[in-house]
Amino acid sequence: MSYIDKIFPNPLPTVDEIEAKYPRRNLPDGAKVTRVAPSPTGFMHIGGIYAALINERLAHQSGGVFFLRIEDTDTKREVEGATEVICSSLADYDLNIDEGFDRNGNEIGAYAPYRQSERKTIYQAYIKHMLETGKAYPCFATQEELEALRKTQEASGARPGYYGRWAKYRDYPVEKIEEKLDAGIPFVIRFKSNGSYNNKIVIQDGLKGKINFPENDLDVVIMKSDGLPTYHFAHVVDDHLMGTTHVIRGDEWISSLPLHIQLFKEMGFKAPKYTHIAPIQKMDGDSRRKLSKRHDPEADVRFYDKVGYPRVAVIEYLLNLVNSNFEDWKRNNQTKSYKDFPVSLNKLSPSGALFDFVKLNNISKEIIAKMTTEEVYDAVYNWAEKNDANLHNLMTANSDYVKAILSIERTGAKNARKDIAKYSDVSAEIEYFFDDKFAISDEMKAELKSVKKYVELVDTYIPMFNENDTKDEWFAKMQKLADDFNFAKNGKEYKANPDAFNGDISSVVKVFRILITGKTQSPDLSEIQHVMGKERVLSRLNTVKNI
RNA sequence: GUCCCUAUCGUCUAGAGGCCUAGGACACAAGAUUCUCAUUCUUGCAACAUGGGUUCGACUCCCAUUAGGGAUACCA
Repeated sequence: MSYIDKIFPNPLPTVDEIEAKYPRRNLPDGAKVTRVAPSPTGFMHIGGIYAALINERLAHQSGGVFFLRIEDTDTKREVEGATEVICSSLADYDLNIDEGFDRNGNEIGAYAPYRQSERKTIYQAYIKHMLETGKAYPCFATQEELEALRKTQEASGARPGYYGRWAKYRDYPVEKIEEKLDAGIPFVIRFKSNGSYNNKIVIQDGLKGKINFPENDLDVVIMKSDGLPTYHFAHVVDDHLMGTTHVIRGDEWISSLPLHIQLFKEMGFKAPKYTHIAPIQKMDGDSRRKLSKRHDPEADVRFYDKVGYPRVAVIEYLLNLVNSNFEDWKRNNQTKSYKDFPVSLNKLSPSGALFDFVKLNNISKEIIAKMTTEEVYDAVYNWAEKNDANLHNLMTANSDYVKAILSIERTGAKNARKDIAKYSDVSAEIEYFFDDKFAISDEMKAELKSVKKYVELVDTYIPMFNENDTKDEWFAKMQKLADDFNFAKNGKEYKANPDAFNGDISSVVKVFRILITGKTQSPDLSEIQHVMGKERVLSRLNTVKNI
């Protein structure tokens, strides 16, 4: 019984059997196979959506395949329910996977399993093969030994790491290996690198171009003592078997490239094309840093849902970071879906972008302004159902009224208002239409009283009020009122001769605006009166006596 | 320490040696529009990190410096 059989006492499939089970994909020329491969360690990071978006677009616009693989080889870091969150987040953002797990976590696709923890025998079969071909070996070094090794290396000025002459178990005699194995001493399997640190290699990256590296000479761990592979090994085996043509991932992986390329080569696999993208960052004091899972609520994609950004706004914002010509394209293709925009890898910026909420708001306002009343209503309703019980109840009980409110300066308007960036803004925009929420603050009362003759203005208007007035008819009445009570027609006239007037027309309108809305700023007052109806408007106007 | 990546307006960026008097978008400021706000329109503000090369010519190519970021794990 060889030491290899002691390492893997249970029968494993052969490498050939596995290769036969996962045949090469038969795809048209130019079709890209891409993937998103998150670890289930918590929520879905906005950077994960960003990477997924690039991968998804590239695959689908080329007629290829986009799949999801769950990288759960680190059992210690796994968080329960994280896979479900990943699947539903991808589905929510319309990043449709062809293989992997659907919204409900059902596995789909011919290259299953797509969860690395379930691929253990596959990895082990390849590890076994590597042991047999002398490209890997067991290593019995303990954490303490490794720590000590690093210290000696640092003290002597040597490059730290497990390589070359420092690799104690690299050429360990078979008898001794068997001895340790028999004694039940824990071990890992290391890759036996044939690289030399003095050799320079050049690797082509889809974004950064040619990158020079020293060749990898580290004997990295490919199988941990728990029998599961490390990222490096799993990546190579999986992306080979699953036929990935393009790996687009975060640039924290750049420094592992020499290793990955070497592994592909040593295992006789064709390496995919690599592109390393910069992370989304935020300002922290006066330096930038990557959006952090622990410190930044906006790192979690669910944050955007909670606040009520339309998902397509988030996607379009991200797309804008992916290819900055997206916004020009969008302006010229207003009716098209973002999915018609050709994403190109070489237009990606090599440096990381700061997440800009102001820009997101702008994009979101633009999108919401283009929606019909019915669409806004439904979107807000669905949002409120999960995130704002009060608003949800209000909408349920008064759906027609709320629709009428939402259609102000929207239905039939040349340019719809852009004052809603997120659904959580809506509550404040519609509250004053409801009598139980409506109030005139002391501040507003003072503002109202500052207008001369305010009581007379209101008293004169009340008998003239007609709920069917058009905007022009209503405004003509305001002008008449201004005229009758000696208010200037416009600001200019008033400013030219302030002592001659009681104020200008804006003060006249302000009186009514405050009485009707409780605010000095609101959408078009004539439309508001239409929506509120005669009874409500008159009852509010009549409160002028109590101010 | 070593290796690698990055560097244009406040932000996202365009820029492939002469199209650059450095363009666009967001933001900001001013003005215009039948009232306020939101729109819309017009105008404005504002950048090639520094120092060396190469070249007739450099934002663009090369080198150094500086500053950010990443890697250096039985984490991904």
